[in-house]
Amino acid sequence: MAPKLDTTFAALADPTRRAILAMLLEDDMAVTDVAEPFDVSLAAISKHLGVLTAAGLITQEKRGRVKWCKLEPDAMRSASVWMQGFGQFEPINLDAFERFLEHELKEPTADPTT
Amino acid sequence: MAPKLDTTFAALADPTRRAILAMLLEDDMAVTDVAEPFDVSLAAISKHLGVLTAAGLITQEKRGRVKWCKLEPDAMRSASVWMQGFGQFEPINLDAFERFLEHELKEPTADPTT
DNA sequence: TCCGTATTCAACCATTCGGTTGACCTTTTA
DNA sequence: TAAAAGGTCAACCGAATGGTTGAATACGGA
Repeated sequence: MAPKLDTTFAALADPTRRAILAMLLEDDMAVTDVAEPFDVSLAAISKHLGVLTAAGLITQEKRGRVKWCKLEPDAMRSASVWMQGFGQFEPINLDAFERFLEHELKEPTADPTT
Repeated sequence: MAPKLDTTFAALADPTRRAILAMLLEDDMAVTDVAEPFDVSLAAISKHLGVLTAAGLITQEKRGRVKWCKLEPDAMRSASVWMQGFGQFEPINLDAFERFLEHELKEPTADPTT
């Protein structure tokens, strides 16, 4: 089922959930591992994952006692297409991203915490 | 000011507000005319327009006693870019895009472009 | 079998959200 | 100048949201 725009945008409106999606860009993760970097309870993260699942942005598969979370980027497609209708936003080569790159080149990341 | 992803996505999560944006794609409109096709009070629409303005998705200019609403599609750019990052995984850009995400994660409220 | 790990559930709480109504301000028009 | 039109404001309401805590469920391993 194609997720409704309502659900998709609402799911993406929360910074914690966007951060989770970004993490899942790296690799599939177990719920506990998803929760680790955040300063909220595991139950709270579990709820966020429920929202993301309801929006179709991730899927969860239980293997043993561990539930694995997998990114489903296709769920963003309809929302992305909707936005594209308001202007030609080139995928990567955009202002915001370019400004970031520029900014990053000027100030190379010397972040010991990474 | 560059709109926060939080605000942008939250603004887009409401069907009435998305419909308003779609209407404004045609032409600039007065508040009363924006409200006309909807089955809610004028005050409710006024609030929606406030949310859209706060998100930078529209601007409002008062001429005489009429307040004109104008679409500002550029406000969708950063959100669009963010989503596009999940859609196309070009190896060249992926690395930089992930740092972009990191950057947004670290400074959720701060505006680096200001 | 008993324990620990992984995760959700249930109840609760404060805040936000989308909506209403009625009063109010401003500008145009009769 | 009085009335009407265009919008916003303030107070209120019910539902949804994001968070908490503690109990409950489901496996895996010793």
